[in-house]
Amino acid sequence: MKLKSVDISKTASASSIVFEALRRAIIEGDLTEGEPLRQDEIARLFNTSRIPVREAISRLEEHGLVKTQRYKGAVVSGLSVTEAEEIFDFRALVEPEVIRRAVPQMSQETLAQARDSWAAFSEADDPMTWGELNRDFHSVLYQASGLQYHLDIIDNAMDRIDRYLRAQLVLSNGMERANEEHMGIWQACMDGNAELAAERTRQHITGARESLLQNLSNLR
Amino acid sequence: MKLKSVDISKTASASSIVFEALRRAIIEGDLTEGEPLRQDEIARLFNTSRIPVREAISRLEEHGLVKTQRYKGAVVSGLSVTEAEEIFDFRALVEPEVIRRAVPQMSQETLAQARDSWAAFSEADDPMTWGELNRDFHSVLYQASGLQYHLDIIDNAMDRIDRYLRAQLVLSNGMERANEEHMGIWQACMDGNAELAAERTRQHITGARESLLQNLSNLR
DNA sequence: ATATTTCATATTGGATCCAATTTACAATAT
DNA sequence: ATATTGTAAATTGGATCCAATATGAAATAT
Repeated sequence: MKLKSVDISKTASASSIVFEALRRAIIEGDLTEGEPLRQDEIARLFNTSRIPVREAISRLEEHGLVKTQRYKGAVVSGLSVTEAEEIFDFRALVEPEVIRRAVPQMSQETLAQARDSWAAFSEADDPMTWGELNRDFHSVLYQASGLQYHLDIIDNAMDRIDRYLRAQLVLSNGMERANEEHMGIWQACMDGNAELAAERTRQHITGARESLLQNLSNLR
Repeated sequence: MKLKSVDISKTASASSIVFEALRRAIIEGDLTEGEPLRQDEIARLFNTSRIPVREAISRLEEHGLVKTQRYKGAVVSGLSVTEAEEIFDFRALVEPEVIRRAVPQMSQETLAQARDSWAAFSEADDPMTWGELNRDFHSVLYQASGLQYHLDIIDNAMDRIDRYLRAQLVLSNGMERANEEHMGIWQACMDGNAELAAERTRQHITGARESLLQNLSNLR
């Protein structure tokens, strides 16, 4: 007898579903800085009890996406200018190294996938898919490195600044510049020039840093 | 009327207490790789119910210290050789940069504190306080940078390899070498030579990396 | 009017109970 | 003997209930 195997373990637990939903809502800006997360309300929204909600919230806290106070509950955490700067510095340190080590291992498929994300990105109009495709582009390239720990940590850093990045790239028309820079990075990868890809990635990040800080100081 | 203010919020929640206790137990090696964490058993140990235990476990999972499978429970996660290598690579990338930025901000007190940890370290005999003082030494120096995000991430990386580092530094008599290297790092900080401190930190880490990998391949 | 106190409500943290699933083992068949 | 099936115990995930604390508004005092 032969039967197609179906992965039944995909049926995620309630707490994971709530966790992912809240995570998305926060990084996409649907839940904004300071917004309180009422366990009861969220539980009702997901047709579940407060137990999985609390588990989700405690995991979000480990990710740095919410802050909780005993008996007071959780609020979506924001970023001070200093904290934002620091995360950009961190990315500017780690991501170039990751892509440097990824370049020698990039397959044709990796490069094709990245180009697809980049192409879709350059044509996207709304900031939401824009942000997603931007992340996809970099992520696909980084993944070739096989450095899972680094990838996880980069994801975490991105989770924290995603909102600000996107909001800010709508204001200043950084779309074109980001687009050009993506092309440059992709080309360097295509040429197998790891050092150049790293340097361009570094500039891509420090450029975004400066532009974000500019906007932040204008706003406040 | 004047009254001394006492911070009553320090009375931590049960889940935090369980989390910290389990975290310590794992990084200190009391709970070894693959060891299953039975919610009921842990709950009894801490005179509490399974709810806070589950919260603690889910937080530990975010930290990468345990792995859980639905309906099967959590086990202490180990490190493959590849993963250990990667974490050392990560540290060798991040920590030199942090100390480089910390040096210009180090106060007399910071340096004194670090020297105390180092002195105590060089005289410690049991591996447990050894590990703690080693971490203290580096941590005190890094903290002068004020880079909280970097510090948190370094802590997480240390949590994951702490066990292996310690176990391994008992075997090979790396104590003396670590001691010398600590002296070198401290001296560079004292001299305000940020680049040298960074370079010595990098060598300190890559040295530990090589020595650990040596031992791992000997063992298996 | 302002400040303080009281008290009801809302909210969180934790305990207990129930359902879903796994695991271990005995019973059965080949 | 080995493999398969059935079943009870163990274990986890989630729901409901209770206790501790915070919040906010009314009542009282200055």
